[in-house]
Amino acid sequence: MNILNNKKPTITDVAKKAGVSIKTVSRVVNKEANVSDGTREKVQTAIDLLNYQPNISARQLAGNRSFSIGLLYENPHEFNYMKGVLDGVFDACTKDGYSLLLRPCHFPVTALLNEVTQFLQQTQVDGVILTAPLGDVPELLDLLQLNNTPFAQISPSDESPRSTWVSSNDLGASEMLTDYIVSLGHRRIGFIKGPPNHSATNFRYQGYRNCLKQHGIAFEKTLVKSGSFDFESGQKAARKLLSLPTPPTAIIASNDDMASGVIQVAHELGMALPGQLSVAGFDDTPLASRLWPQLTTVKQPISEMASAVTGLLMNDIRDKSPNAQHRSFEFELVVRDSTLPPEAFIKD
Amino acid sequence: MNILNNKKPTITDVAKKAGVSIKTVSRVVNKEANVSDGTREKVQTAIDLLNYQPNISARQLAGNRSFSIGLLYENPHEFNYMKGVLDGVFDACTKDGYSLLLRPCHFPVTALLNEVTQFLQQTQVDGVILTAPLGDVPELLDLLQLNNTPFAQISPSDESPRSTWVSSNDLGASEMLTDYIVSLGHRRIGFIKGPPNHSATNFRYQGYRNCLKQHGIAFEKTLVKSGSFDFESGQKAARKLLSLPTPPTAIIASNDDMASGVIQVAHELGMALPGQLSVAGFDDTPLASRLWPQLTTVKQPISEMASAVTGLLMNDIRDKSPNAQHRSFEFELVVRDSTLPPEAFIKD
DNA sequence: TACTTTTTAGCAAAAGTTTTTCTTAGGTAC
DNA sequence: GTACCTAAGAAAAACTTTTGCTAAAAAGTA
Repeated sequence: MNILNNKKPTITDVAKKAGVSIKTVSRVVNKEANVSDGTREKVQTAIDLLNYQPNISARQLAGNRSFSIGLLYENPHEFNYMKGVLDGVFDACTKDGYSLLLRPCHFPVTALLNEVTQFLQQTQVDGVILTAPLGDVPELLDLLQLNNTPFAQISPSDESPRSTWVSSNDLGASEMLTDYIVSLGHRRIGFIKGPPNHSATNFRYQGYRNCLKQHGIAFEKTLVKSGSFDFESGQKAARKLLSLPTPPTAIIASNDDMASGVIQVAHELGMALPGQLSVAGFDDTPLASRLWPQLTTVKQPISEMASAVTGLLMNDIRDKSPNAQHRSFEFELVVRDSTLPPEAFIKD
Repeated sequence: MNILNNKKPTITDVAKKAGVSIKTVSRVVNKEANVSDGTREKVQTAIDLLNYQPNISARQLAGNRSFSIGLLYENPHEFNYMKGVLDGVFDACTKDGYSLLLRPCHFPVTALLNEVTQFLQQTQVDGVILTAPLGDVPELLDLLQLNNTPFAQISPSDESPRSTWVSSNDLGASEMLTDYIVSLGHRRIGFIKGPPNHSATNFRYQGYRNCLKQHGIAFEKTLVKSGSFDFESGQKAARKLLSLPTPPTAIIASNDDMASGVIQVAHELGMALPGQLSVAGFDDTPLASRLWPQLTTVKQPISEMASAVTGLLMNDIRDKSPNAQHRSFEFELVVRDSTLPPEAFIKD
């Protein structure tokens, strides 16, 4: 209950207790060099004894560091994704004694730039983490760079980004998923793309096309529809696909929410699932296992990625190293009940 | 791009520009009294001209305020609820120039207290917002009170809480929903309770019982099962309920996620929905409209509540007023496709 | 031993605001 | 004329830490 003392101990108190100068205490606290082991230990015990916690604002004022980082996100279609990100980022933050400031952002770009400018001025965070699709706004990156704010990105679409970043192998994941669908015997496979400003959109689409090519399946433009990562757009795309003269026997949606729209529409049309139509998604959100039938999808380790990128960002902050680091993560295929061989094959 | 100037303008610059003393600028910035309209305006234009932003850390250091508030939450079963909270809290924060710090918390209580203690020391937030079920941990409230940290609660189960709070009329909502189910003709209505440490649990259960009583329907203990607000517990409860000698014709789950578990199990058992079984939930999460059939549920204005409670908290911070304020919010019944009169009635 | 270098540690200033204490000038009320 | 209030300023202290400079102590070298 140290927190209850009328006066929080300051660096001066520690210095007095340890019988050294405050500069020396500062050196110990900041893990600087030029302190003998004996002195270091003496200071450390004084710190522990008094339960000394450096005053954040004083540190910030004097040292121009805030020991906090900002997490910038745009209103996400799928908030369970954000939960994963939050968990990971937060883990990494606490490990290093950083605080986490949240900042939801909003398009259009001009508004976004204002929001971020204000955020940076107000909070003076030591660095920021950008979640998709914010990493794809060059003006934002310009702003951060000119302002000398270190930043790191999760899944940017630009594969030679101007910062530290982590990514998941969306391309490979999509190839893997499509390959699985093909292996079930499907040849007419519908695909629902995501919105153009998301990095995942292109990779997932490319993976689909690559796979078709590998298997010598002719690509049909009519089997591809665009969506915006949400339920309604999934429904809309599904209605179009299923009213084709020769509808697909399987539909891959670029995320789970759109896939849930497909399933909803198929139910409405009275189709037997997965017998008459196989459906697959991306992300393995909680939604996937709540649908009927449960959704075959592909899972990325979001929390791990977020945790990793936060760690890398902190290195950047510490080292003031300008060389962008990178780590890539693999997906995992999660086969559930929404995918089966096409009906025609069953009847064989 | 003011942010790019080598030197940020300080209060001294503003004072010089406006031809007044820094004290007067301080008075204007902090909206204190004893400044004539003319002077106030003069200072304000100087501020705008220079795009002056008070240095947060200096303010914090000198004034012992941080202009940030903390949002404490426990790992939520339903993260879409948190999204609503976040949106609302954030809105209110920006409006008043506050920053938002996030802090996920973890049980057991001892760990939780440590986490919060550390959070308070490290961040020196001006106040915190507690989401359920954190408001129900008396030790936590003690800690905050002893530490003199203003706090406010969203939906505490204690109806005479020790702080400012907002609540939704869970009791009324539950009565309304149950009433609707009864009005469809159901008499054997199953109910799945939430976990005991959530305020909503009791209110929703009470509403169900009140309603049965009003309609003269005998209460049956076997028709009530306990869950923990998640999918799996909903499934488990549903399996028990549906294997009763005389199973219920409708099941009300205390939240949407458990309701989705019920629907999943009903599908597994090959039941026709909603013909053979009506299902209803609480919260109107995105999940509700993605299920098949789409879920009848009840919706609370989470964002509004969060926004309101944040505003009230800021008042408390400003006024240092110790008198707990309160606002209550109403639910709204959202009828979708998962509820119909019981089969027996249809056959009539 | 004498000189240089390295390591260890301290002093005092700086960071930008708020708070406090004193003052002054002008206005109003009685 | 006295008392009191309001608007505003000047100046300095306070908040706590970092940092540039400096000095003493220890270690290394010739």
